[in-house]
Amino acid sequence: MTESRPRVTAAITVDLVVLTVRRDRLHVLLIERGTEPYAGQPALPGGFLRDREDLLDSAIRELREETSLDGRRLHLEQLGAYAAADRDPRGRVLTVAYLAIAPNLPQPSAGTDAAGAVWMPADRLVGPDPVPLAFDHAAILRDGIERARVELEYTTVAAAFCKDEFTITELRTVYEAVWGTTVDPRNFARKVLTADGFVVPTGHKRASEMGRPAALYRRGAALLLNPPMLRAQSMARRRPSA
Amino acid sequence: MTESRPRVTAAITVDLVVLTVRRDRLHVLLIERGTEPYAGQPALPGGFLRDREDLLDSAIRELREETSLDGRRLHLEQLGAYAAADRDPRGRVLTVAYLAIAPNLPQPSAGTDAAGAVWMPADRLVGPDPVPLAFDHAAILRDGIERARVELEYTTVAAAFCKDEFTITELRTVYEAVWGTTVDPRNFARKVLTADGFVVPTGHKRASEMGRPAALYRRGAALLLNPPMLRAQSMARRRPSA
DNA sequence: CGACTTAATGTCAATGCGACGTTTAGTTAC
DNA sequence: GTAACTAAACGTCGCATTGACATTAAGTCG
Repeated sequence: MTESRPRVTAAITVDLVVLTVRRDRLHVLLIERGTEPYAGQPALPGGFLRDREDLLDSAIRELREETSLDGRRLHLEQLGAYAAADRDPRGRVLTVAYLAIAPNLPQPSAGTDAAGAVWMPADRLVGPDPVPLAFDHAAILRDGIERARVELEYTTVAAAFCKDEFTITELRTVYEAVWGTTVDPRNFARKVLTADGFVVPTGHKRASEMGRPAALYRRGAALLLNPPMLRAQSMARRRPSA
Repeated sequence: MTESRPRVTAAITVDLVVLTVRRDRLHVLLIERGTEPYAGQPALPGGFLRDREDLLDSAIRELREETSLDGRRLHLEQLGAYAAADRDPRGRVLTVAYLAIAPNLPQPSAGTDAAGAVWMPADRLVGPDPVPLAFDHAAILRDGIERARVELEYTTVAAAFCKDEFTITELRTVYEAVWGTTVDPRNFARKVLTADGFVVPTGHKRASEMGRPAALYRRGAALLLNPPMLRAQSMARRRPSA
């Protein structure tokens, strides 16, 4: 750190990959850009870091400003930094991406400050013929979704997709939506209920429209799921050559 | 991203947590700072991002310049961004930390460009009465070591601590050094050898000074270890309240 | 050759998990 | 009211994996 070669100063932005499960499908929160570059195009919510602000505070503020979500009550973790020299036509902009996981909120996230915010099904962004996103947001989104998929295996974050009280079936549909697979209901319930501290029973029941009413649970104290819940051999990623 | 409020531009640095195992103990590569601030104090190797350089390229360059290690042959992954407003007395500096894992190299990493680079035992930095590091490097280092510990459970990176050819016992000492525990040699060998693509036998043997010669292996194509090798119930981290 | 050292292979019980069957507690149709 | 229907909850069985520990194999040294 001693050389006086051409150093770079960059503008810093914080961008958010906000995930939720709606109608049994994974959705991503997008905004429509109001200004150039990429005006009118969908993008991840985010914005410039303020004067004496730290990264996490900035993520929480952006979340409130652009989507009227309360980031202090959401699962929020840093995803990574993206700084390719040409990722923003305005000049050098480094962005720090955060992954947020939200329960399926009653508000369709419109009408408020978050005028342009919409929930987009994830498969319209990562599947074939995807909706193009501004900047390198498509790559950031892919990284965010992949992170969520992995964390469902090894941690208890799945509960962050649910409201305060939830049924085992609701928790299972989170796994199915994020992984894009089906999960056996009986084995899933056994795994979740015997895992220490994943969920705790509340004693309440939810009267459903049909069938036997389901018991309600709240999320437990455990952060890690040990042993993990592994996806059916996820095409175990391999190194390029070697 | 539309408001024209007080934006921040920051200098960008890339810092490296370089880990290796020497004499059965985890070590961290540190440099001695030559200039203010924190002149003379140990710090993580790193430096300012250059003009049109991307983050990973910068990490590889710093690694070569400050430690004469070839980052293209090392395991190198992004750890995270650190941007607390007061983390650098010179002003706003955002750093992107990288985790590098190196085999125990014959060169004691001195005499070359890397004059001031030394391998420091990790327990002198994270244990009681730790050697103080410049900036927030102590926190970054803790995050790096924790990341390495977790990745040993779920991935095959442990082999990145070893030279091209290695014995099962050498691989096991990596786990023991990084985790700070003992691992049963027989169960460990069974796990590693039956795991698909973790190690591949080379057919060679290493004549040791004493005892039966050990078979040599090269690292396999698998990146993930599935099912993972879990540490003995690692005090399963829990959430603050709830 | 026998003592010693480390590697490699083996045994066995307990646990976890995938695949699937059965019972329970509600609602709706007649 | 009762039968049909639906979804939740609980149970069974065999296999794979694991932890704990014993035994055999292949070298060196005295």
